[in-house]
Amino acid sequence: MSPVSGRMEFEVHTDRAAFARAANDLAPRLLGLRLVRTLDDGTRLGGEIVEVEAYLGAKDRACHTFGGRRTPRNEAMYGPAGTAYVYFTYGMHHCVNVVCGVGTGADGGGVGEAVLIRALRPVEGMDVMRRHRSGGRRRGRATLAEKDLCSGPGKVCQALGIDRAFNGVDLLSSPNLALESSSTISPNRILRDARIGVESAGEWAGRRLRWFFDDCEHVSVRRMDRSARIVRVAFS
DNA sequence: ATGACGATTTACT
DNA sequence: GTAAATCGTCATA
Repeated sequence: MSPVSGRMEFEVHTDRAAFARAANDLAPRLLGLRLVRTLDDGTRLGGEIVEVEAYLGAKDRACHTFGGRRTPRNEAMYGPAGTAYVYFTYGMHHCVNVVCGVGTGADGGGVGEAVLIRALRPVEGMDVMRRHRSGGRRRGRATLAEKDLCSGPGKVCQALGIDRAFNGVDLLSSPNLALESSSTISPNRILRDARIGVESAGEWAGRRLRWFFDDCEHVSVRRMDRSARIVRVAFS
């Protein structure tokens, strides 16, 4: 799987071995895949992944499993590749990750690595997602722009209705939350720079472990600084 | 038991 | 740009 080849290599959504990679290896491969939440009534909510961050486990000071920490909260990070890790933060927001790591297949022990889904280009169920993002109200506030629906990790979970009930679910077999290959991937250059919100992680704060589509209005932060640069051209 | 701290978002100056 | 909102988690005692 060359990181520069065509879109077929991105059909990793049902192949667990394809997720058993280091987080910094898997992260850019998730760009362009579709994250889909299916409600009980069959309604599909989701969009194309346009921004991700890699969290590299015990050695990574910004990672919840830094130093090998293993607590009830981060237990899902030690699950098999393809597990969802959903956590609650700042007293009000949820964030969703894809657990990964070399050797973390169905029978492999977890290593505490994951990829954070930071933003989506909304594609399905936009009316419902907009309602979720507006506090359940249909009116009473200006209509949210499409670019404000999923342009951040907390927004993604609020729009798709992802909360701690999804922590630990298997993204490769769950009927409610899945990663799917998209047939409508937009051609985009991929930029890479430092992760967001990890300033206190010392030297790990500056590591360029965030990948996102260039010139995409659905990304949370278009560009942090001039260090962001093109790492490859996708789907062209 | 207590307190400091968030892998954030929003509103406001 | 800055600040408030808001609470579960975890290290410390």
